[in-house]
Amino acid sequence: MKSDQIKTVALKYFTIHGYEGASLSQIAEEVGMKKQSIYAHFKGKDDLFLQVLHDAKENELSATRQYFNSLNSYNPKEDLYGFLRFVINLFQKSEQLKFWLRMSFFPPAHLAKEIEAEAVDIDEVVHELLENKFQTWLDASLLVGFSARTLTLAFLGVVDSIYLELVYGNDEKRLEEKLEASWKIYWKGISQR
Amino acid sequence: MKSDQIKTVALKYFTIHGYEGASLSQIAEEVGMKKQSIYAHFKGKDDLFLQVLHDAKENELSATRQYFNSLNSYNPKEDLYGFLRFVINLFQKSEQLKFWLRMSFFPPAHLAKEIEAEAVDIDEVVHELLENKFQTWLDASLLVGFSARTLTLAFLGVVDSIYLELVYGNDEKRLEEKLEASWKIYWKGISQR
DNA sequence: ATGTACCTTACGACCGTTCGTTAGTAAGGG
DNA sequence: CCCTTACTAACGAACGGTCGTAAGGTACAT
Repeated sequence: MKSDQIKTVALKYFTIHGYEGASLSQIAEEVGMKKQSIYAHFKGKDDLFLQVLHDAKENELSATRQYFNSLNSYNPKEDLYGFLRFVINLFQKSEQLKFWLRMSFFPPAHLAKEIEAEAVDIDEVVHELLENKFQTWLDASLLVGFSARTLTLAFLGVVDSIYLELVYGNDEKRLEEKLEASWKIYWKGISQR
Repeated sequence: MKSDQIKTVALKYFTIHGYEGASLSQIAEEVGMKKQSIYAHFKGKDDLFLQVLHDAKENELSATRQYFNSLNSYNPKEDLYGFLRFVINLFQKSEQLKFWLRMSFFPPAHLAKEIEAEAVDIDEVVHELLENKFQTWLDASLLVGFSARTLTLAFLGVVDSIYLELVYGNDEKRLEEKLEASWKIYWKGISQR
């Protein structure tokens, strides 16, 4: 499908150069067509962008849901650490997560409303999935001492720091070291009684 | 000074719209001049950008150094939490930190090298200031159980998560809640023996 | 005091280029 | 026959940047 090919290349350019810096002619050239031909597949730059955005969101959401479905529910240490590994893997496997992060943090002004709506949506889903997991662990007394909400928010903080390191992302060794440090102290903080 | 005024407005536009999305004519209009007049103060867009970048870096560096100089050295809990508060305050007081974060994570491609050099510089300074502090606390047995490096990296992770929340930044209440959760668990993790 | 030279700052006009977008048209498949 | 896809051609608008020029201030010699 040509339109998928266009979206793939567009994702790359939006990710590297941002919305304003990505030009249709460059995208078209990499696909192997003239920029006017893009208009046979999309209404315009905004339409292309929003479709790329929507796809990225859908993929991230379904991948996240899939990870949570694969958990055994009774090993918080393994499942939480696994989620961090899952995030890193997801980021490195496709450009969609990096695109997503760029656009949700620094959206093009005239599309900020639409982007924020999608961002809030995905945010709430992940938060809920995590908090429910924490609650089951609390109910089973596998964790104690903090509310499910506090555990979730702090864990999302660890995820955020991984995101930043990935986006910054030239130094694989640094990422590993930072992940291990954050995780070690987070786990010690929540596992001790 | 007119050139300072230009830099202030430019900082705002670079922060909101990115390098490519910020136009000299818009900046000039807000300053109250024509875009050609900007060339009486700067060699071009790149020059203006790099000067704004340099100023932002200098200010952030000196503010950070100032904070560390004000510490009493023997109250890790207060000093560390104070640093998180300091970061939040710094972010909200000026646009420079947000500008800095945007440009170090998503630099314009043709200036990536220069930006990265400055970013690495500031990064190393902050890291060193923090790790030295942790080492003095370890030497005084105010903390135990982790290396200064691990403590530093994990704490920088907490700072990162604050950065993200600030950049994302529409929800003050969420920021507070997340800060408290991350801090509570981080402190528990490093203070317990 | 006055004229002269120079520098800074600003502006109108305009450069070439690229932007996103539209119109018209031809080829090909169902 | 129509619908999709791709093309050439061209559009107005905006981009960053360069000209020449003019106003204002300062410095200095006359």
